[in-house]
Amino acid sequence: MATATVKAPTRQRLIDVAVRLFTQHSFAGTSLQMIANELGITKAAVYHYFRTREELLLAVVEPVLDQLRTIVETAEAQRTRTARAENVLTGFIDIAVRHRGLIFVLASDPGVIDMLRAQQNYGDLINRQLKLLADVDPGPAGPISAAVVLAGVAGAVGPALVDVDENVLRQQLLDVSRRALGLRAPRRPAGTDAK
Amino acid sequence: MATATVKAPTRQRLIDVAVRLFTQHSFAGTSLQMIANELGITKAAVYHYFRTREELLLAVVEPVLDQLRTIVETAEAQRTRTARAENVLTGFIDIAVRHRGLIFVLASDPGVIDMLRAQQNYGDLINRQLKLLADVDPGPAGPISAAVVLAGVAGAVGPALVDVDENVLRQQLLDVSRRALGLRAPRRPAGTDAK
Amino acid sequence: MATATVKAPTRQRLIDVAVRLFTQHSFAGTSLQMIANELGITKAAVYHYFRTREELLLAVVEPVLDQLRTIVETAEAQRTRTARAENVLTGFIDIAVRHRGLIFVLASDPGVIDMLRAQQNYGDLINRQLKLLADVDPGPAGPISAAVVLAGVAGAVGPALVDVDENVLRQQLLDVSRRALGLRAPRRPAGTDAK
Amino acid sequence: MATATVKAPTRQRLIDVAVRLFTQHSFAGTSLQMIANELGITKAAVYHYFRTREELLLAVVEPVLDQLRTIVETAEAQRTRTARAENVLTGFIDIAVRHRGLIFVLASDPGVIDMLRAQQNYGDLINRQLKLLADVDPGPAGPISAAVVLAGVAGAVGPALVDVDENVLRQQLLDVSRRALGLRAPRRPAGTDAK
DNA sequence: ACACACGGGACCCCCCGTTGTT
DNA sequence: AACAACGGGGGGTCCCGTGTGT
Repeated sequence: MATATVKAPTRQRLIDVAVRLFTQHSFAGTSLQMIANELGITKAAVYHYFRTREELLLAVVEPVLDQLRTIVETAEAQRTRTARAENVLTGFIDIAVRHRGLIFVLASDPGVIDMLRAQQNYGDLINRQLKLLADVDPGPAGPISAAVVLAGVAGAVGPALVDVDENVLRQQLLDVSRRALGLRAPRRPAGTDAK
Repeated sequence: MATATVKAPTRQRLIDVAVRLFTQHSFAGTSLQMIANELGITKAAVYHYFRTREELLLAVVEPVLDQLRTIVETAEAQRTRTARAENVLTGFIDIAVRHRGLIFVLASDPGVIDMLRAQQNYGDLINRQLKLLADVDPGPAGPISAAVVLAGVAGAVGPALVDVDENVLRQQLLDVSRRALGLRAPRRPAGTDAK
Repeated sequence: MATATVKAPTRQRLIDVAVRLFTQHSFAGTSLQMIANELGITKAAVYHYFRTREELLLAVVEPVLDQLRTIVETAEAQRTRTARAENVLTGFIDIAVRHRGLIFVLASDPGVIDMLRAQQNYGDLINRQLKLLADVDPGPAGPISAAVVLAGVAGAVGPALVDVDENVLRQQLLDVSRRALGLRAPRRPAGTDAK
Repeated sequence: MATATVKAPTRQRLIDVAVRLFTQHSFAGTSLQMIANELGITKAAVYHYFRTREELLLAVVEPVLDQLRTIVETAEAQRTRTARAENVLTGFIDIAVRHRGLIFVLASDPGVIDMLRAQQNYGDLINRQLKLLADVDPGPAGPISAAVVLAGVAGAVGPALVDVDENVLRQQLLDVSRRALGLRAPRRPAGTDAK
């Protein structure tokens, strides 16, 4: 899947390298200079597109956050607890696999989380997501299992397993997560019967 | 319950606030000035105890890394795959619960990981730990489940669930992890014999 | 009553907002970006009219400086000392009242003064003006009274007294200045019977 | 009056050069680099004493503002209008003559005024001072004369008349100001021997 | 066992000015 | 007549580390 960096518009290229560098060095550890260097432009050119570091971060995370919001809302509309949990789980894993570095950063970088909590209703979104997963098991086990699954998925798509195939990863993440949450696999075998 | 900040030796207080600030702001986002301010001393005083920023980080992580190394070595000496996995799992969760903020940082902060990879054989240690967990399930599922469990535990002891009781947390983490890995609970109820 | 910003030519609107912003933030504290923003255009559009920041400043001050030069020259042609002083005084106050913000800047902003001294013979003009006023009282009192009057008038038309009517202001400034300089009011009541 | 820069503490030397440079280039036009260069130190050393530009500015103006406040309060306690006016006038002129550059900046630099209005009750102080002078002449003339006198004194102690002797300047400023305000010189020659 | 003073350097923001396009 | 894109550079802030003095 050659990411065709041939001639994407500069703004998008900025977002792409930003994600990569945030993943490699954390948000606080990534300077605009590093980002500019990666593209062979100057800091001033970056400033032309994003007037603050925060603005760049928001541009980076907004699309993914929007997808996540949609998933959570769709899931909340389901009728049974297990259906709701299945919905967020598959949706979240799908996003995580498609935006591997970004989800890792979103879930674990304190600098990012702080900034998002201030600007967006990020904390609220995460809590709703957690609740949907936690509800499959009432009692103390619920929230903890949910936290483990979310953090686990986010961590597993990080730099550690970069060379695992996307489809394999998606299927396996689904399996572990279901086991962890005590969810039975749905009747229709979901098709993606990876090897 | 602040662990007796009444009159601990300054060196230890430095390490403690360092962990807290690393958790809150990531390593790259925490300056020596912030640490010094938190204790009401000057930066120069910090330099009296640690000759460089890196040295402070090492002092912070070394005890935990030593414990982790011991656990991994003990586990590797076990005879069956499940015994080995059970061993690392219980040991790691115990450490994670007792050093909540620190494990979170150790597992997810790229700045910390980079520095440790350079100075210590950190990567090797993590890989051995992962392998012990991954071996319970041959095939592609093994490594992925192991990564999810480790990242999940590390994430769950982070800032999200600060107000969960330590013992409850430990037991629940064990349960989810076993389910995720497909480990049956051992005959002897494992008895939470934390020190 | 905003002087018909309805559809003045852009060039003039640029000059107007420039004066206002120079008054509010000083010359050094006013960027082309601020000026462009105020008009809802881009910086590049400003450069369409003025090739440099300095050129904009000159365009702003030139008309007023020309008027001032004319007044000084006219005054210098008068026969008596008091006539010369009366002439500059009324002329200067008239300009000051009609270009309130600008005179304030011209008289007190070091950045502006520096630039004008380099490009125009600004210092010379001011000195001639001062001399005409100073000559009414030989001895050390002359130059000092003249300086006080000029600075006083320039300061009084600044942001402090924005809401005073133009005609009242003109008349009162004339009165204080005459008292300060020890000038008797001329026989012909000068006409400007304010309000 | 050789200002004995031989070996004053760095902090005070910083304040002194700051005043001088603010006078020469306006506040917005003076960079910390310029200040540091003047003392042969680095910007970082300046930061050691003043963590923001604003902090430096406040340290510069605070002593003078305190003196001015004392004068205004003392004047307000007088019984007759003319006594009150005489009091502020002599007090203000004394401060102006002793801190020539600074008073010029305080009275005319918009950048400074903005910052002080935000942090201190600067506007209030100036208004009280103006009122004390304005009250000697009811009607529209009062406030305008007061504004002219204050701005005039502040402008006259600026860079224009640097080479006038301090005592001469003080006496002449008093004279012009009294004439401008219509104040008769007090019976006791006022003895300008301010400590 | 600390504080004071300072240097060197990096980072973010932002400014002035140029070029190319519409 | 106006904008989009960008370079070169400077300003303010702040960081890491050192030296010196108690």
